[in-house]
Amino acid sequence: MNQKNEIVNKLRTSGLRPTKQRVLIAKSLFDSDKTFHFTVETLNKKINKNGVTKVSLATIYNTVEAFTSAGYLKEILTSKNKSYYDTNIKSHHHFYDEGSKELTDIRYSQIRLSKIPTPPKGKKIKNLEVVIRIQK
Amino acid sequence: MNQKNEIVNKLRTSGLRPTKQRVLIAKSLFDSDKTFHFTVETLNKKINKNGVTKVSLATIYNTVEAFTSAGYLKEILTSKNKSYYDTNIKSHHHFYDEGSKELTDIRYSQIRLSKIPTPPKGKKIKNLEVVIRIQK
DNA sequence: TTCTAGTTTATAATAATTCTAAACTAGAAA
DNA sequence: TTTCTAGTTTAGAATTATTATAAACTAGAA
Repeated sequence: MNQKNEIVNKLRTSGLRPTKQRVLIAKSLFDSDKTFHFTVETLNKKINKNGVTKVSLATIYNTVEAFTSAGYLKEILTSKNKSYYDTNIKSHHHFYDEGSKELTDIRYSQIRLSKIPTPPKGKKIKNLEVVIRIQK
Repeated sequence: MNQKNEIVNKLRTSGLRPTKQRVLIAKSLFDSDKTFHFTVETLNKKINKNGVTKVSLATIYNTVEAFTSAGYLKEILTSKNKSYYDTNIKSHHHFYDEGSKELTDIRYSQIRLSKIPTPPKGKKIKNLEVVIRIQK
């Protein structure tokens, strides 16, 4: 599948029609080899550069939310009152620097768990994340 | 040390004078055998029951913040835009139920890590938390 | 008991997010 | 190709959590 179709496909499977605005958002998120972390605020700055509004904030919120529930983005756990997202949806872990408040990826293979609890009755484990808080 | 002095001591070592309001907050937090999770909102409801205001919201925010930096409370990692705290400051982990959005403690001994990455240069590991997301 | 630095509080300000309703458009059907 | 409508976008208002402000109050040293 080419890049264009890939994006249209992600939108469709997230339950979204591929409009101009949504395609722009999807490109900003998925048109890169590297994965990255972002907030709605930083994504908005990236899309609506130099004071030129191409997509409204409301649409960015809605689209990010849809991609997240479809599993194309992962919400990151932090202790801040702002939502952080990761375009890397593979299982992996994070360093959280308490000084700079920055998140860094830790590859899955860098951490190994030798004992995991059984989940409460009727529940299944969806995902497991380790956050290592670091400081100077 | 008795309960009263314990509380005064926690306040003093958090850099706070033991005023009537702060002692009330500290009692709500530490006068129980069981540890628990809370938000400023739930703590406020617990303290200012039945529409009777005993302590202002601002003081609750300030005091919780001071206890947190002093290490008497731990901020919990979530994907929500609200601060969650834990009166259990011992190293432990959490189940996070994506359906009900509830957090449950996992005892430290229930999880064992057999491989941990080295932190970036000049940084030390302060704390390590595992969050296991569960769903139906 | 006095006095002042520290404290409390109601209220305003700010920040992130969600809601609303009117104008617009993708794309199925004619 | 054109028409039509359900879905979409948007600016701005509303809501929610948090932080700031500044005037009235008080713990506790002297």
